[in-house]
Amino acid sequence: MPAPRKKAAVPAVSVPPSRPDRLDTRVLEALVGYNARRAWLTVSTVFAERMAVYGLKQVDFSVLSLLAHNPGATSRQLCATLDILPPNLVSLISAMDSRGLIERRPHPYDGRAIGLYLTPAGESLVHEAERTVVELEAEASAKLTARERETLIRLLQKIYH
Amino acid sequence: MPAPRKKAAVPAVSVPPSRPDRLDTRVLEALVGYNARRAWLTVSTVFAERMAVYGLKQVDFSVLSLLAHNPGATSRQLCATLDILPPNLVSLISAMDSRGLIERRPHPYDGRAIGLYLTPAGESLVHEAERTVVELEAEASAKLTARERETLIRLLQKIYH
DNA sequence: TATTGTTATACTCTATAACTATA
DNA sequence: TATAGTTATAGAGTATAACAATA
Repeated sequence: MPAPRKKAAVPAVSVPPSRPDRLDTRVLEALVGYNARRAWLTVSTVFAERMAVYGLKQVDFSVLSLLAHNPGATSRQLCATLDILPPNLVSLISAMDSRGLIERRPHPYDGRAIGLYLTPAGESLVHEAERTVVELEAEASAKLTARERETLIRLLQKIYH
Repeated sequence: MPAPRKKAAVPAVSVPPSRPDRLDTRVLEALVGYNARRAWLTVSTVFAERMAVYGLKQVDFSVLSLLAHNPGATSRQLCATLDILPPNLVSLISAMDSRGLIERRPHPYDGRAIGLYLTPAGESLVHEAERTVVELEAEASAKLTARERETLIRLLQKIYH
């Protein structure tokens, strides 16, 4: 807390007379959900700008990065891991296939499944993209020390793990 | 970090043979953006369930809570504070007006602006909703100590402030 | 000329139902 | 019967352009 100002007996007065552009957000800012969303929004804005160069959206990057470290993963696995629904992954995968970033190979022993693999072009792109993401993350969390950043990530994971 | 396992020389082997439902997400989980989004998603799911009782979405709650502590705030101020675009607030405000939760009064000295105020019904609803949100937040962050929760919020704010 | 609130509209994201082919 | 991938489609969320009234 920046200054335990005794709650200032919240003025029963209306806002208009002074009308500062800053509203009292103390209640919302006491919520994990609100703060997590705002922080994500900030980071994701920078993310979107930097990734536009590669023609990648956030979910595209997630998929490519997962495939880089999990070659042969299936759509179903990607959906389960990233918490997205199968129908919404189809066009995404199909587009990256058309771009020559990934390729689909029939699964060795399950005729229904399709293994997804990065092409050399995909490998190369994801390698550059991952480097940019690391840079961008460092900028976005520039106000945090390395130790604070680790703590932040650890605590966030405690929420959703 | 749970165990600095020397990166295990990431198996160049494909996934299919074993095919565990858990993919290697270490790269993504090292990113603030990814973790903030996942954590928010978790909290917001619980939030949506609990707030459905009151017929409120997250943004509705934010607006009502802001009006509770900033009576007479204008649409423009709500938009600036919550980072939403004016056209997208219109139907939202209008719906809450129809529900009798808020009322619009002409601004005392700016004929363009409209001051927004909670009705008694709105006050009552937001009071109950805020109590439920506090409960829900406690549940969602049950794996954190009170001190960790404070730290988490403080660090998230450092990202977006 | 700039700002508040508004309409209309488009685009993206997310969700549901139903189909096919394999298991 | 259940699962992987797919199609079509609906709904929610977010974005831009343009306008009237007021400053």
